[in-house]
Amino acid sequence: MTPTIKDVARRAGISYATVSRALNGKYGVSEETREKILRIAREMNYRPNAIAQGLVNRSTKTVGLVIPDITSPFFPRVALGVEDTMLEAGYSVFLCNTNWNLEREKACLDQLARNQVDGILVSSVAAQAREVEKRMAPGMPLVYLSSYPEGTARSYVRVDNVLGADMAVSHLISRGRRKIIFIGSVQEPYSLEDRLEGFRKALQNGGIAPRDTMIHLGEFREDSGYSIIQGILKSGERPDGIFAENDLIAMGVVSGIRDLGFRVPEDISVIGFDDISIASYRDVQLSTIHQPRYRIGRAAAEIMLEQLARDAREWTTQHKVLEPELVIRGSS
Amino acid sequence: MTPTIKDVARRAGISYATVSRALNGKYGVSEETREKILRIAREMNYRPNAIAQGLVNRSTKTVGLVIPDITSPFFPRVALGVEDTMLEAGYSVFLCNTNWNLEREKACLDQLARNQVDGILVSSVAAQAREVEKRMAPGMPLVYLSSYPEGTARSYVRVDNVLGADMAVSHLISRGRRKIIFIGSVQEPYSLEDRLEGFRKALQNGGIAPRDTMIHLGEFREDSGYSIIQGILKSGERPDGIFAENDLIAMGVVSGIRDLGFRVPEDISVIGFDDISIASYRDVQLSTIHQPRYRIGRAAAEIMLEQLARDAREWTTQHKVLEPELVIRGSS
DNA sequence: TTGAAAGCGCTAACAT
DNA sequence: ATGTTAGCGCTTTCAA
Repeated sequence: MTPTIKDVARRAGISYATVSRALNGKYGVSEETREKILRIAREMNYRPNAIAQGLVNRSTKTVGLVIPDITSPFFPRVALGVEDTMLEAGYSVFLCNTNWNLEREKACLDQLARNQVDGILVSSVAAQAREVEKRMAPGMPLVYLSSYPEGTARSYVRVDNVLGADMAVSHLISRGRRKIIFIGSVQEPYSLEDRLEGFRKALQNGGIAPRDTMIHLGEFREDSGYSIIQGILKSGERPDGIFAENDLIAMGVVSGIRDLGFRVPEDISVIGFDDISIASYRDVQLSTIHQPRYRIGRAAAEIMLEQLARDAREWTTQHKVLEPELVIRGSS
Repeated sequence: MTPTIKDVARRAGISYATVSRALNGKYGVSEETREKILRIAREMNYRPNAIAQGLVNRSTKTVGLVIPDITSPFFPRVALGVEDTMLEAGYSVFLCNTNWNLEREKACLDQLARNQVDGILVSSVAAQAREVEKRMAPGMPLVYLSSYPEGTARSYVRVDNVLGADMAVSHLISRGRRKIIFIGSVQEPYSLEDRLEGFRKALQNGGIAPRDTMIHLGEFREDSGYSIIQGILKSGERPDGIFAENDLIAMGVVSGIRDLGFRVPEDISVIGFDDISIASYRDVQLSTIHQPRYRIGRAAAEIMLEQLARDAREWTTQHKVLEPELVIRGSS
């Protein structure tokens, strides 16, 4: 149906090895023949079968990217960074979505391995490195993105969550806030831990003793922030600064505060984390910690390209920790 | 490095043809041998090379999905619908992102074809079917998603934009609005046309003569909606209902109105299109037309699976037009 | 029930 | 400069 290299060779009246050479720009083909072959190939709308090439070359010029949630405000821009970088280098990206589901993540990893991708970038939900790495050939380049499991010797790229939380809370303190509360979620234990650490660190630096009563955990949703802050305010407690573990929660917090008649930021300052696109909207104007999502993707892809270019024995484990950025808007 | 079928055969002391049969559950292998082979394969962590299988079977159990913008509020959920459906049927999905760029779209299509995907789902930015279809083997299943080029004989799934716009504007009229304005963008000419048609239709049904002065075009951004509505109001014009071509514009419109001291919805009702997640946020509460994004993806994938199961000569062109839904919130 | 061998489309080593 | 051929990992006849 679709023409193969042999069809082109037949039409050109020449051996198909020569056609292969001409098509791949190798030496040892006369200029004349090369042009003729190229012309005929174009005429026939010939496209090389990457599957067959991959079988011979043991490389498919393809990498897999596994992310937990394509519909989140976070991962798509990361994916874009990966894709742009890999595309520039001549690779295609095979994107898989795991729905925060470890079983589905494993299935994706298997599928990608079966499809002979040259490397895998993964934002894993696994807690232990073994869970993901045991299903991977040891020679397969693997880069973790934004989160990484315990006990891995592989490279990763992530954002400094401790620093980000520290920046957020230090900012609240610099605004004269002293009664500061953390509202977060256990949904992503890994980043929670780091952000809590940054929270405590900033408090101590500001001369405030961190206490567990300052920490409230719910879910990663707007509602959750809304009801938690309302519970706090209705109990008579009067915080003057809120650090929310992400922007969704922060938005709920702002609404919850305003709905009870308090003012943001005059009475209570609020700051979130992530800098999702809503945060900058005119009616929202949420202060937050910006995650360089696109750059996370790019950095991971660059590490991947390095591994791809080297033999597995020459890999160096790279840990790239990107700095987040404080974005001050109207809520603090 | 990674074990092949021959390694398994050698270890089992049996020909690799038999191993192939055993692994694929074919007849003609004794139960005893089969179990032994399966056990050894598992022990060796053998995984079949899908590339090699694809070469023989002429099927890679993989489809390509080409979308213009992975970071938009629209496409990721569509992609999720596609992915879930294809995964259930044993296919993997190769996702590509074109950045609304026709050249990049063509490059994606080429890449996918070279990688021998079994079919392609595409939300194309091409105006003419030839542009995308001429680079595709005629036997390659192709389904258009959410938009489709002129002159195609292929199947597509889309939302009824005329109906959606009609619903939106009829709703404004039912709220007693008579001085209604359309604010949109030329960025996506195809959907613009349909939504304008629905706009005019609803006006006529409501006994209002549509005029070109009711139509204002800018860009698909919040800013654009903001400045357009402010221009209108500052000129002294006093519309009482606004239909924005998408939610981003609508949000800008709401802000623009409020910043000039008018009330939404008391003075002016506003309705958008798409139902992006922000629209339902507590502080936004935008009335809008909901697009069944996930179902669009599912429907397209279902058509794809049908084509995949049939010979190209038995394909039937399917046009699935999904109905949008009116969502009334606080802005109208 | 099992094995031998051809062949999928291609690249690369070896001949000519 | 060009042709011949082996072989990548696998499935599938055809023979035994």
